[in-house]
Amino acid sequence: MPELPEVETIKNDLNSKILNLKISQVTVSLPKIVKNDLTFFQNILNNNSFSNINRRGKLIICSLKNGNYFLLVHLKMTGQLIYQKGEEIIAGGHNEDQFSLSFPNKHTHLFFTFSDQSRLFFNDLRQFGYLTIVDQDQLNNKLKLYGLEPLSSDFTLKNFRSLLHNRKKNVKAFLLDQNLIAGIGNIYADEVLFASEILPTRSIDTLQTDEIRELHKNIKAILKRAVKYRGTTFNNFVDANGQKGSFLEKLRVYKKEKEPCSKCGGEIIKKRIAGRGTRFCSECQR
DNA sequence: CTTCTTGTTACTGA
DNA sequence: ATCAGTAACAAGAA
Repeated sequence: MPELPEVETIKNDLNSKILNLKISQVTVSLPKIVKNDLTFFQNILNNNSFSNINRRGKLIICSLKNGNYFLLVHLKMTGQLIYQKGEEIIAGGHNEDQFSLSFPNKHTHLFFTFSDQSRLFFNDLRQFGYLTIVDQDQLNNKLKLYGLEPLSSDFTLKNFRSLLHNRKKNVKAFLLDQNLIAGIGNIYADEVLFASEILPTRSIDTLQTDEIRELHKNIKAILKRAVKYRGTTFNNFVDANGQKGSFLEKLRVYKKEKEPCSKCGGEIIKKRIAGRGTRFCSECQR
């Protein structure tokens, strides 16, 4: 499940590898993942190149060099963007089970071929991800829907406090709401709440001043640390430098149900909260 | 066979 | 307006 740290890692890798490469071909084998008219999509991309790649929440935004257009890529739950140059594989997605060193494979729905013969593959087992080309206005409208960016300078304690003001939803649902705070998914929501010793069912309006401070601090710290470890979901993935995404080893509650809590030894509980499988320690989270 | 998995949107009803 | 709950999307694991 690519969340902010995983998408950030992919974005950084792609920025260092594919900028200004000329796109010589776009091969689409599953048209429904392209949310444009396919002819338009191909016409814009052919002979174009990516001038920059950015991220907002979990959305990847590729600026195109020719024409004022942007390629948006959302990986949803099982999407991957994998760049391959010769035998060298540079940027990956998650889910080792669909990961094979041979591309395209049965989950490859689209790929770009660049003029140096390197290729960028979009793979997606569940086919929920998408690619779409938008103009500046459409991009602006899309970006309006995203809330505070946790690793940006806007994510101050003051701004975080005003975001919480007059809200009543439970804190788990709050963390998952992309319109309020962008980029947190199920894994990091549970990890942040565990680190903050706050129960996921707590209503926002019951949070104490020190709990809000703790929440703010841990959102930043955990996401930052996960980016440093190249995310959680690349466990079998090895990049060009032989590095692994290894935040998986750092998880304290996600997928740890029935195991003892690493802080207090109590049992990690799993319950359905805000429509998601939610793990927490009923002893140290209050 | 059933149930669970999760990002996002859409929809219902309170 | 705000919030909770659920279905839908799809494929695979258990």
